[in-house]
Amino acid sequence: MSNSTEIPFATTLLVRDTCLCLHAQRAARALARLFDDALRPAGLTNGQFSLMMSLNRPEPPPMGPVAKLLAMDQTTLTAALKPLQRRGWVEVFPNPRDKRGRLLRLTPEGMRVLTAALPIWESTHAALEKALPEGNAERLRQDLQALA
Amino acid sequence: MSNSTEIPFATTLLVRDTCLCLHAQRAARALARLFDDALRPAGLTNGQFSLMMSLNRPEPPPMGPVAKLLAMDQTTLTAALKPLQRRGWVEVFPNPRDKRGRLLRLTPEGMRVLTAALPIWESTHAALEKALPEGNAERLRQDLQALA
DNA sequence: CTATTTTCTATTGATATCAATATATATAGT
DNA sequence: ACTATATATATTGATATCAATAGAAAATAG
Repeated sequence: MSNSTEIPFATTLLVRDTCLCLHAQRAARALARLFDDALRPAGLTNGQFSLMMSLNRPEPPPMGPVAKLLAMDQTTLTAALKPLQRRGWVEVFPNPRDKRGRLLRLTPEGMRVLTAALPIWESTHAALEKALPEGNAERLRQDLQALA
Repeated sequence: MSNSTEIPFATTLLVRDTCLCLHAQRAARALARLFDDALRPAGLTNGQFSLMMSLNRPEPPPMGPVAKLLAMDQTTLTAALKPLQRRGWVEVFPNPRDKRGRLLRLTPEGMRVLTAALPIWESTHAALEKALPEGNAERLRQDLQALA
């Protein structure tokens, strides 16, 4: 070996600049911080907000479909529900039509928390979209959807 | 109150379909799983691969700039380095020019692991790009970069 | 109708993520 | 030089993430 560097620096730069996974992780972290900061006064993180919002349905959904909707592992959902149950914002109860499963539902207090958080999401999201060039937000949503 | 649902279901659908943060988290999770699965035989996660690749430089970088490059909190970087140090793949040593700081460097063994992982990244990324419509990957990179 | 397979969820263990906080050193102001 | 401020990193505690695994019930095969 003539050199201790077995991977050219140019390759490192290529990976850094082209890796879609890295780009997605970076953007996800940055947006998470943005919304976490904004939602903090409401007592929610971005993930908790998305999860609780997805439970605002006519009928209480089972866990599997909710995990799929959020593109998260089912065990992640089980874990993510714990602090929300502990705070009395979400109820997990047996599915009478499938004894293996559980259904998820916002409590009245959870609905109040979510209702208080909604205007924060709206203003934060509006500001974010405004900061992007016209049309980029919609295009980005479609491109991201193709990955999940 | 005429109804226990204080947020219209249509609003839930709107948030679900338009939230850029949620879209980013979903895509990030999906891509993380894709690359984690592919890189598993190499003993690396997607994040560890990105971190180690970012250390392949002519000069060992300090922690701050590496955290910024990856758009992660500095405390996250400190934590993420732990398993890599434990495995002897990354060295953290004092910065002789700033006694507050530390510099990061791949070990020879770390370089071997990274070198073995590189072709996996290349084939996985090539397959991913191929699965996207022509031009979407580059556009997506640019759009994501604007967020981080 | 029984046996096998599949589906739904929980638990454990490892790592990732960040806020709050603390410490040490460097830098700037006077 | 002295003091105040800023910077670089570490630690703690809470939550998020997933693999591996396990248990129970439903669906399917025979």
